Amino acid sequence: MKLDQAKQEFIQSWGILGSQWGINRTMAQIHALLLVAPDALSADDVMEQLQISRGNANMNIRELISWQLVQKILKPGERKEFFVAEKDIWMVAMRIIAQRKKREFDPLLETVTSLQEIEGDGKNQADIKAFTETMKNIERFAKKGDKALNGLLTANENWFTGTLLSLFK
Amino acid sequence: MKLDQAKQEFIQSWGILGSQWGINRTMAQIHALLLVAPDALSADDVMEQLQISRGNANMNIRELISWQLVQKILKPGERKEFFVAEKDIWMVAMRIIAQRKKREFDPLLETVTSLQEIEGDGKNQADIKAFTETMKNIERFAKKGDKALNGLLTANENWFTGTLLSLFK
DNA sequence: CTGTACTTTCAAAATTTTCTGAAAATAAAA
DNA sequence: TTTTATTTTCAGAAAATTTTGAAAGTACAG
Repeated sequence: MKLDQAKQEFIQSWGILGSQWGINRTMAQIHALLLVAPDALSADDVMEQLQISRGNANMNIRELISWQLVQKILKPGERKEFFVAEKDIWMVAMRIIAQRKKREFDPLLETVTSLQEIEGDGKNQADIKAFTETMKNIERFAKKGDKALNGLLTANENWFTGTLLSLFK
Repeated sequence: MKLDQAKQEFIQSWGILGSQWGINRTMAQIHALLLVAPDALSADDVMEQLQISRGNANMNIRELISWQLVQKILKPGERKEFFVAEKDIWMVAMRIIAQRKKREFDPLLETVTSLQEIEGDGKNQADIKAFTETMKNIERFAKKGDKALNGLLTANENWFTGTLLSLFK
């Protein structure tokens, strides 16, 4: 297989993977493109290589920056902005985990916690008990996951590879 | 807050969470509804409570069954089918992890492995090297993740709570 | 068999998400 | 300041996804 063909295939796969995980396909493709680009690319480069509009490119690049997966680079003498992706896959994974935890996991935890205060009217005590138990179980599980994720986020790859992974043999 | 109101809120939150993770909102809502239902529900119950069509209910219930998150129950004497959700949150999480790993993670691993065989034409050796390195890094990381997930999937909640979590203090 | 109760399918409709492109905004250069 | 290069915004268009509902399929009961 030729290099350009392989890059194309990688960009497509990464895009599909992203879209299955609730991430805009184009955003994932731009990320893939920058991951395999030898140098920083401009918005125009991205537009041309992925055949997308300026607005689309701009919006998704900025989203990638807010996820801390891409950085803006200013080249001396150039007016254009250039972009590079975080190339360390461990860092990429940790940034994604951190974002999703903050945006989705933490709010869920708040919700299930708050839903445990139910007014009882005497008649449906058993039902209330059952519902509250379910919420408590989700909360307990989520708190454990929270702890594990926080641990992972403050760990580094060596620790993951060595200490943690050895537990799974 | 009243019980029914709390259930509604939980169903909505679970639905939003699902949709952010690439799971059909209705599928997540049906799952939530069954999670907080005291007894097994029929397709008609689901249709009525979520105000959705028969086709939609049928399709999403069957998808939940294929994810092993919901089970079909046959009540003696009744012709209708009834459905119950797996209520153990640990099991729910493991089933989801197992499905997604199989459907998305494993294929990615295959792709990045296969993309490492690039025809070199002498001129772009450095570029090929860089691309192959990136694929190798993703592969290495994915293999470690694979191992960790397999470990988690064969573990049980106690082990997670005790042994693993203690590492994160 | 025939009728009845229910489940499944799928084409078309509705909805949601994403993308475009031109106009407005910004900022550096002249 | 004015011109020019570049980025940002956002309303409408396009595309993708989800939902509907009626018809077809299945299977049990009589």
